[in-house]
Amino acid sequence: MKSELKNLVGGALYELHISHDPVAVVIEETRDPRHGDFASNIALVLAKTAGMKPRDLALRIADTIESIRQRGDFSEVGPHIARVEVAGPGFINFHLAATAYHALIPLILEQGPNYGRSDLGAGKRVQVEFVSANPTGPLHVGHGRGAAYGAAVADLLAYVGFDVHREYYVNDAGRQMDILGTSVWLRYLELCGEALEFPSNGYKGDYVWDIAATLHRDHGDAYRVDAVQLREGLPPDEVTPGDGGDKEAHIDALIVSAKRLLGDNRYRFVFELGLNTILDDIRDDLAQFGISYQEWYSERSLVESGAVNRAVERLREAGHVYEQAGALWFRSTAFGDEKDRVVVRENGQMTYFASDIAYHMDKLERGFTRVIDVWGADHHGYVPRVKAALSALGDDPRRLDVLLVQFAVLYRGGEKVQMSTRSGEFVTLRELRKEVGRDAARFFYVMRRCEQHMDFDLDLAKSQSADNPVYYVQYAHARVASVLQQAAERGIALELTPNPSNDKLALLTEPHELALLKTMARWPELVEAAALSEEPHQLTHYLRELANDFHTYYNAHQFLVDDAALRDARVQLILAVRQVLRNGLNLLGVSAPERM
RNA sequence: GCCCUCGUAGCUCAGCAGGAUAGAGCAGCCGCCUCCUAAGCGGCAGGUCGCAGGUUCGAAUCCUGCCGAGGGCACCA
Repeated sequence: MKSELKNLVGGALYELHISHDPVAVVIEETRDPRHGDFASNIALVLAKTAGMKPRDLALRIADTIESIRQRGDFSEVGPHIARVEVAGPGFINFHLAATAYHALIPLILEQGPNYGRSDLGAGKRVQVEFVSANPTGPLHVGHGRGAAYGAAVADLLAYVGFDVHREYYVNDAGRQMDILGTSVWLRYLELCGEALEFPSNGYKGDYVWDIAATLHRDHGDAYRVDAVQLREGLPPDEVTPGDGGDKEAHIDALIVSAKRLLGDNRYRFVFELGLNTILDDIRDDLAQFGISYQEWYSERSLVESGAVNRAVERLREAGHVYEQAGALWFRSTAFGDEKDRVVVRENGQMTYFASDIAYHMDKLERGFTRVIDVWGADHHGYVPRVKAALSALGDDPRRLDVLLVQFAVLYRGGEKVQMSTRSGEFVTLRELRKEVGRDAARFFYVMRRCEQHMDFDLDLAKSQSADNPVYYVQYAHARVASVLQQAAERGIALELTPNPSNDKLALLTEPHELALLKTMARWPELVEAAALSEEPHQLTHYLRELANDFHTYYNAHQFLVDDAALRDARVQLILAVRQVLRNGLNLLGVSAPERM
């Protein structure tokens, strides 16, 4: 409707010989119903160049639109306009006829789950990489926001016609993984009866004990070594701050000892057991959160295939690296970064940044027209260097879009909950789902813009979950089902599909009904806007509004009235509402219950 | 110190490629179930859109500078 009106205004300007940029013709929904359904500020914009007062220009445009309508041109929109008015400083307001909206009902019911879908993306391949948490422990509530957000963005883009590839980058090659493997092994030694001091930098969560217990149960003492042997020559740990120990050096030495005492094969086995157990847990967790991926991309595979070396070589060939103090540096300052970055350390090890360059290079080589990374906001300093690397490699950094999701700060009993994966003090995503449910969690997480800090009050979510907006929306959906149920119980025969040969829908003239129709008419363009701007929160706000329109209508009017024609029309209307609610909830991974 | 994000009602947030009287949910107060689920609806009250300039017919929205909050500034991952 908007674009048709735009064409109409453009046509009027053409007839008036007023030159203008077609892009400048903006039609927007009015906030105040007294201003009609749609309004254009074009007269205000063009007044100066046309050398006229805005109001006079607006009147001329409105007159021209009127004569166009009377000639019968622009027939797709003309008949649906009730009247055109000029108001305020020179706004042109369009009041639509109810017929314009009645036609929406058969359209929605016919298109069903596809109402709102489009081919805007034209099948272009887009990759969305999200969560990608290190597999060193279960997902916690911070990851949950990235998960819900990334999934919603991916689903939105798919809905408007992009070919979306969802990917999880598995950091299975770094030092943190060695720390995890070593932590598992140390716990295992404790289960074998060895006495040892657990390193302060080790992973202390209960899940580490669980993995160690599996190892002990299935393999007995096969991985046991004498703890005295293990302690030999280790630099002291830092048990309390300032005691002279070095917890980083200590844990690194422990890893070296573990590898030496176990040998490659046995070390690898423990490492893999830890990795796979946790990765399986993460997969399962996300699946239960309604999230699935096309690919779990292994960092190790990138290292082993030589892709990381190739990436560094490409940078070298392009002349963007140099050696200093034994390390190899990427001159990222030449591409807008604030300082240069190390890609190969003095000890010969590749940095994490080096594999990240290789990974992003690989993403673009795989032919995605656009790559979206969903990162925690604490990684924002990382964006310039990754983009710098893409520029250095001759790629267009604009193809990479990084969405920084602020952390959700948890509150319990009015106190901020401190979290640390290392110490094992955190609320897991699984616990959150158990407490507030998948639906509430998915909805709640995407209610805010990603760059907005989020306060997540656990007590509120637990004790007053009925206040959560998700129930409000779901309740509207359930109420429609309830009306149908009632009709069945009372033995009322309903015409559920609009029949073109009667015009029952014309009976829908109540302001509440037109308001609902108007809201539903916005759905397709809202989905497009939400998808293109990567803002799923627009969906939650829209759904709340639609549910509100419905609940208001529900309270003001009876649907199952005696007048059969009106009854059918109203039922058809609320069936359309149900469909739009479903489509929206479905996009967010939230269920649409028939009964609550 | 430098960089990023955010400052809108008591609280949590929408609105921001400029547009007509700044919106919603909680919390507060007042009403509404012989009727399709009251997990609902209606109403009242509540704001110098952090502050100060600038751009313009018009600024919560764009620009500059301050102030405040959070985060980031490793040969860690």
